[in-house]
Amino acid sequence: MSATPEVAADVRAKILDAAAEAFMRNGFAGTTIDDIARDVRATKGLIYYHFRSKFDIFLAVYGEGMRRVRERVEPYTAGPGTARDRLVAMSTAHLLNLMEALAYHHVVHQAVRGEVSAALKTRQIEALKDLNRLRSDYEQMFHAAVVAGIADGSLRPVDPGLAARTLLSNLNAVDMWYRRIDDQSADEVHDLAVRIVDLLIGGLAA
Amino acid sequence: MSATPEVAADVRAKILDAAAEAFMRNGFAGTTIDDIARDVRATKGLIYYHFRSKFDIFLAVYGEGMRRVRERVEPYTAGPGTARDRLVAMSTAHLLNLMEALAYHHVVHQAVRGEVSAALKTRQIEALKDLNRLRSDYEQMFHAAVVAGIADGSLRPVDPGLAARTLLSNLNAVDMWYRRIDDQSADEVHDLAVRIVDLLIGGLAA
DNA sequence: GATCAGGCATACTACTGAGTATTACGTTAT
DNA sequence: ATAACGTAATACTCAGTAGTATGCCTGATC
Repeated sequence: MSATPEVAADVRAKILDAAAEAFMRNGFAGTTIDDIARDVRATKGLIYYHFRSKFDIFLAVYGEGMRRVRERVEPYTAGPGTARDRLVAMSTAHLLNLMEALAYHHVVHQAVRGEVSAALKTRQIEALKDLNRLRSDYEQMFHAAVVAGIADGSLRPVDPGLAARTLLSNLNAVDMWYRRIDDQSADEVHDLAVRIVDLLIGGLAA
Repeated sequence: MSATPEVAADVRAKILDAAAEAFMRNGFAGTTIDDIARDVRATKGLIYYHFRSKFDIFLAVYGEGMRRVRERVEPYTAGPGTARDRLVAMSTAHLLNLMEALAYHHVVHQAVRGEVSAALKTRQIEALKDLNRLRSDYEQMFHAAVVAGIADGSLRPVDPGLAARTLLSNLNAVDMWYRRIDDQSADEVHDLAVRIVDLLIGGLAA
């Protein structure tokens, strides 16, 4: 066969997709390597050829999830309008990414919850720390936007730390109930995201 | 020893507490019976004397968690004032219960996520269904309050289904970052809950 | 057309952990 | 005393699973 690098990357991506789905459904401990292998219509041999361990797969999914959401949201951190406008745009982008890459989002969420209490090797601990730093930087973007919004008067003068944390965890909480519906158009998904963000930023009160 | 029923109930409660903590930290699949036994300074024998299986422990924790939050919130469903006032009181009570019974709340949350994909016996499936019905009824209380609030004009005219679901999952999302701090007084906890509810109901926008 | 290497499957090992069977201990009744 | 019972510890079984060792096939290269 002697596959080209593109083919190898494709196999890797397929494994990550299957792993993300499985981790979402059954959690890290509840997922077996054979589960993942079956989903890509292969066997353990394939998995261990491409990844050194189950946890390394988890790390790769986590990393890919962070990469995607960052890439999606970062452009809006320097957009036009008030800080509140930026925060709305960032939140909407975050939600759209959540809905489109639901499984990856779930895995990032699991990582944040620290649901992977295994015996880790030094190499893995370092990789996890790096990813958590990435995550922390990401949250910082929202924190900065909230601070700017309070400063420019477009947001209420609340505790910015509490507000940023609450906003982000509220956005993330959508993965608890949102499920992709096949006959749902991109516009409908976008509309849903906008309405959720409106509830979070605008509140429920009259 | 021949313990009195009270002592037996106490042992049961200790096991449930330890199980809730362990399930919170490591998830259902990531928790072993031996973990729970060690936490109550006993062995597997004690656990299997009081419970038939690991999943039955999970069900008992889930049930206890639902019982507590219901008991805490229900009084406010028929309180005075506008529907919005009632919703704020219910939400605050929900949060206070979350903070005080954090581990139980986490387990309820896991159950909602369906993180327990095991081979279940009929008896267990029925018990799980009953608890999920309880959960559904509970959510219905919030839905009804939102509908009433839109009707009496104390809430914005939004999609009540989306609003109720968003509100509840936002309240529940607090368990992602809230951690008990020992030198925190009851007043401080209450104040935090009030501020979070204010953010959710009142919104972030100026 | 023989050799070689990359890419994967198959067959194993070693271990963990849920559940069970048995034993031991303390308490109460006789 | 001792029998009978309730409560728990100890010592297993057995299924499942992460990880490894090895073998097989295919296409490229000479």
